[in-house]
Amino acid sequence: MSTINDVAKRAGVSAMTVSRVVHHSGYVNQVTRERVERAIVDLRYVPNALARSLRFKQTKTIALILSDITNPFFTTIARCVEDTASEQGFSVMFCNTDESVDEEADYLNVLLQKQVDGVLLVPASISPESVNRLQAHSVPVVVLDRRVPDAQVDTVRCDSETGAYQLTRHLLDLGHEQIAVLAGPETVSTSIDRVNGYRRALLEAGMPVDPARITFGKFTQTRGYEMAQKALAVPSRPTALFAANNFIAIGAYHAARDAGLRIPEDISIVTFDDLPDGFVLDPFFTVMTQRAQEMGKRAAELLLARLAGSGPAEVQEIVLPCELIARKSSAPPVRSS
Amino acid sequence: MSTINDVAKRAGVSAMTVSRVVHHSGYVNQVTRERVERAIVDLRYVPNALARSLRFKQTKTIALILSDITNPFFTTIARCVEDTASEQGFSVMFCNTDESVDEEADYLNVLLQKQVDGVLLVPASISPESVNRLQAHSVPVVVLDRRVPDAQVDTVRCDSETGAYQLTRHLLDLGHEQIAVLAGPETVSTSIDRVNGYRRALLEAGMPVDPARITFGKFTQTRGYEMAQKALAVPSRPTALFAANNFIAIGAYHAARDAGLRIPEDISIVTFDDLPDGFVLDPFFTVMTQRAQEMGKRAAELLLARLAGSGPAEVQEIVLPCELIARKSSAPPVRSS
DNA sequence: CTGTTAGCGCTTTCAA
DNA sequence: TTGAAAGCGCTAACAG
Repeated sequence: MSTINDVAKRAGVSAMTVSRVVHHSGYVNQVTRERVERAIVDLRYVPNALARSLRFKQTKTIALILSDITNPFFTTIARCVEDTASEQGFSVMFCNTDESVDEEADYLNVLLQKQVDGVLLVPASISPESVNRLQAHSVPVVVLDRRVPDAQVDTVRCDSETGAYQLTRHLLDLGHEQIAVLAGPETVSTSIDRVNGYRRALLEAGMPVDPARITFGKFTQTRGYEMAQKALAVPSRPTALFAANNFIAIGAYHAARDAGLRIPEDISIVTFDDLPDGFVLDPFFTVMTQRAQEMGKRAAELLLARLAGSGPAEVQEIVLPCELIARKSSAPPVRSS
Repeated sequence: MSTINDVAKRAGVSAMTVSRVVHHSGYVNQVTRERVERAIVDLRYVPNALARSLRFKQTKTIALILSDITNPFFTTIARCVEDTASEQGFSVMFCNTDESVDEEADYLNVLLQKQVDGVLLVPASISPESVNRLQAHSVPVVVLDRRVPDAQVDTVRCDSETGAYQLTRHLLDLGHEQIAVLAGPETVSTSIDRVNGYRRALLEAGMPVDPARITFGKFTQTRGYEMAQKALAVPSRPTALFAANNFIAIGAYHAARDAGLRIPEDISIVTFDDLPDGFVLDPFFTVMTQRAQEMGKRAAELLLARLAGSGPAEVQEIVLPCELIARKSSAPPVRSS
């Protein structure tokens, strides 16, 4: 690994001159420049970005902290984030927290030490702790997908409350009266908002909200399976399940099937998050889709704008609409009367 | 952002003492230690990893270069890589090349400058250039998923040739005699190996290998669609399509459907890569699965072992077996006789 | 047009 | 048990 000094020595100039050649800055005599360039090639010189960053206090690196990159929703976001970042010369580190606040805190430590320029955060909880920590260290953050109500922070997310409201309305309109919700962790804003949207739809329709029909758990298949199993095991079985995300829905699907239920004849299932185009040959689930691509892109752009000092003056809260796609997993309930 | 010197000043000690406290190294008087610790907390001191790395020539960061993290096969790998790396205190940067050799080279430059400790590479081509470049700079590399025949480099991949052979055999055993292959880029070893496996199966069965039945393209849905369209448009239509990966298969599926063909009645489709468990409610494709998880884990472990200096002496080539899962997309051809 | 000095934040080495 | 000096690789600011 040759350094700028090695190059300087070989070219018979000072390190400063090499620096100028490398960065095309300031005046350098044509002949000198060529000598330096030859030395650079000869020595396979690659500038050390660490040294540069140490001076400039700029690493040209951002971090993306999310729960699980394996979830196609987050995969899509990650892809768009990386595209946007690399276009502007930034690298992206990614971290999977699995919704663990502790993991998140650990990652934050590492990232702070590594001096990342900014962070895109899908927070594991509504608590403002992580955001506060970053802000205390003057590291720009953009919160993605979720709300952190007690922090003044840029946020890019979809409108979960309204989405959930509409998804529930869809079921109500079909004639369902017994709808169970299978949500994610109670500490995550998307869970909360989706349950709230569900509540609002019921109340507005003048229907009772039965707390026993609401389950918080995790955004995973396994947990979705368990939650559905429980929800289906009650005396007056619900006629519809509202899954708070795609993984829960898949778990619920299998639970329903294993319980001998046909979908949608015996039970309807609706969910948030669609699978990317084409993954599924014959899309089945009625879903409330979120614009994952746009979220990733806009969040990254906002963060990069902040880093460039060109962002808007006020804290931004960008809330994108969701869209209902009715498919085969929902249908009117079969009246038992 | 307070520095070690700020802490030292506040605690009335030297920077060295602070360093010793932070890293629990060397002797520090209990009373002094406590004073320093208080100062650290008061100032919210976070050690600057850049400065440390500059001295140690170790960034505790690795890079994962792949074609497209959006492909579930690579998503799975990425997840396992990050898990393994973070367990050992390493961060992961990820880069999407979209199979572009130029993109790959650009990323390599950035990563070299950023002094990543090691690289996991899914190379965009069989050419040894990228590997050579990294090795010339003494950056350990592990090649993932693909071969780089002309380089001496650790590799973790699946046995594409044998997998393709078996997948083709599967079709031959069903009675197919007109099988078209839809492959990825001709510069990627997995494309080449899969076409070779196909060839071997045909030859071994004493069947002619018709070059017109072999198409190279890209590992994408769109391209899969186009390739299938062409393959189906010939006078003696094939009775089976062998897609070299999941995305191509999905494209091919739609092309076949759009051409009014039923699958598998009118045409069989088989492919490499399965979708992760549960993504698909009712798995349809006959696939040759690759152990993505194991690949990611083992590649990361191997790289980390190299970084720790504890790796095996020889260059490793780890080749994992593939597994055939016969499902609904393949069936015996309908004899037109 | 080119070079020198100093310092980014940290730690190794040696001395006290 | 603690500290001072020197240097990792780079560049801003100034001098020549």
